[in-house]
Amino acid sequence: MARLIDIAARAGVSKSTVSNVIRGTALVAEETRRKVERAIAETGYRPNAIARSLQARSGNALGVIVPDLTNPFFAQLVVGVERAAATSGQAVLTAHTECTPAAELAAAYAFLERRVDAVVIGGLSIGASLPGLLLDHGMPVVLAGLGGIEDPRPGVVDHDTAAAMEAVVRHLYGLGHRRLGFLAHGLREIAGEGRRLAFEAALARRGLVAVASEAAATALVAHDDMHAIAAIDRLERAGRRVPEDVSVTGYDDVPLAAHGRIRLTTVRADGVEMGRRATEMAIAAARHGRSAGQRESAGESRRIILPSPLIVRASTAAPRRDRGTGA
Amino acid sequence: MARLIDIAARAGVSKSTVSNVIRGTALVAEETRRKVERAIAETGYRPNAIARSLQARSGNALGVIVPDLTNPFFAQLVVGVERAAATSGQAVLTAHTECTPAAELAAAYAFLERRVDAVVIGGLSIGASLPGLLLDHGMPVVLAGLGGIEDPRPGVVDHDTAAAMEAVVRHLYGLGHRRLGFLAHGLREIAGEGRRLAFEAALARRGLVAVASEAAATALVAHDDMHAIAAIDRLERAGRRVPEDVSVTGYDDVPLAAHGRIRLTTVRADGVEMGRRATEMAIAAARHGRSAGQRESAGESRRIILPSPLIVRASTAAPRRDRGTGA
DNA sequence: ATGAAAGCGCTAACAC
DNA sequence: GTGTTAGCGCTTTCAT
Repeated sequence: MARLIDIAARAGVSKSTVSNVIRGTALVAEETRRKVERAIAETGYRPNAIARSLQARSGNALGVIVPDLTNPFFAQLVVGVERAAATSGQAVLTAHTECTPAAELAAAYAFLERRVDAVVIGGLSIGASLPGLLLDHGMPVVLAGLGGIEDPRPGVVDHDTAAAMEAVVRHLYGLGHRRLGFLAHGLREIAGEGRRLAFEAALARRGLVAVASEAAATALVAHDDMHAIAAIDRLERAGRRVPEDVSVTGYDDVPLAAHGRIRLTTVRADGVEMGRRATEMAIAAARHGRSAGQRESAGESRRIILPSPLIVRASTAAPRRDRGTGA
Repeated sequence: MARLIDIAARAGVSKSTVSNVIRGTALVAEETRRKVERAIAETGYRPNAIARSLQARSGNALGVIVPDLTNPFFAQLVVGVERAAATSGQAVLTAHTECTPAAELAAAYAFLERRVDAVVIGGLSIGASLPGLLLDHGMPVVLAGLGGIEDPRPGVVDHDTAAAMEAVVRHLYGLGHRRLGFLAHGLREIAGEGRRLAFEAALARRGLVAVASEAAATALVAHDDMHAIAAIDRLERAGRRVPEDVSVTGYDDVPLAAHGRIRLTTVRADGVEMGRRATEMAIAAARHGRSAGQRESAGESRRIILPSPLIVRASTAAPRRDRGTGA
């Protein structure tokens, strides 16, 4: 592909002049500009963003880490990230890790090496060291929706998980459920752990403890909607009706949760919005990092808590009289 | 972040030597190597991929364009792309365009400027000029699952849409349906158009023509599963049962289609596999492009046709006797 | 086995 | 207004 210098030669001017017309930064004589623009049009020239990035010492890109793109919640998160990134001309590098530490590490190093300006993390394996690793390298990090990380440095966009789980448990308890279980999730994901803890705390406040066996529970609280929806299928194939025999709740309120054949009671989490806010925060941190010292900027700890209302639909109901009501 | 030259100074050697140990390319004395490795470990040095890319004249990345990440089929496609890309150390830049020409163009230019090695296109607006634009710049392009493009240059990974739609229509026709409609989709997407055409051709073979009004149809053939699933909801809210009153079919066989409460009759399309194959093809084309002339490589036209079996579930049934059976 | 120097395609000072 | 020059952080000959 043509280079800046080719355009310069073609238009009979210097590199700087071409650079000036491209970036519209300095005054260029009308005549000159036209010659340059013609040369650009004729060659289909496109500036080399890599060279620009090298000079600017910035990849002009954002990294985003999600456990599973296939989960609509994370897909929405990425959509939000992309929209916000597009607004500031940043590219988005996606990595989905399935919560495996190896994939997480690989993603972190790839992002570091490509000098992304910041990384948005949408999900992590339990006990992951990723944020620390990134932060230690001076990379701004924003955590989107994954709750309790001990490190105070990353930015955070999240819900009040405790309040959300309290609402879920209150709803179920009010319906008469006393045997509640948490739905184990395949990926050992940090957000799920946080929700489990919040769930157990809400139970404890009522003198209850989570039932371990799915079969014994009259209500199942899932880590997220996709697991809840899968659980409904599994339960019903095993002959237990939802909500007649078991109540099931989710978390995220993915579009499908509102489907007439699913009607899932869940906690609403606006993935697109979370992605957008997290990205704005990340970009701000990156910008700040460039003006101030890297380390300091990474330390700027901001937190945004988004609303997470309980949406009651038809996957929850009072337990059957012959079981479950007994404590 | 530390640079190569900092490591060199720290280890008391030259840049080349550091470069050699990092890439393991030349023989380095054990002693020297150890000093360098220590310096790298102490500083947490990570080579600057941007500088490398500039030198290599390759972004070492792939671009992927999808209309909607939120649609599980496209999410799976991207997962497939990422897996294959990770295998060869390529990063992936995602752009989701919602089939708007403006977003498509923006993505194309971003990819061009960032010098990605190739681009995988998973969906396009009807009549999009994108592949041509990219190809004309010498960029290898692979089309994944979007059927008929007139341009012979891009690589193609697709199904036999005609055969798939013929199977769908045969199934419905065999059940007794004579009034079949195609489900209009929001995004004016090229793959959807292809399917519509194939659907109409299959109808024509039976002397039938698509019914325009959703209300008049006894069977609705949707462009993809997500639209089919949404249609089931819409129909049932309007009081028409699926499949008792209307049959509905999808396309893609997203995981949800097999859910016990959905049980969608559909055409299977393995998104992950399509993404993987398309990416391998794209990487091969890029490699070839680097050794041979760009233009020529882009012209290497390969085609892979993946199987697309009809999966019959419970969203289709014979039409009710009081209507629909009449031609 | 190691080093010096040129150059990838751009931007940014600074001359003119 | 426009041109010259010196990097950005690497890799890559080519010497030594």
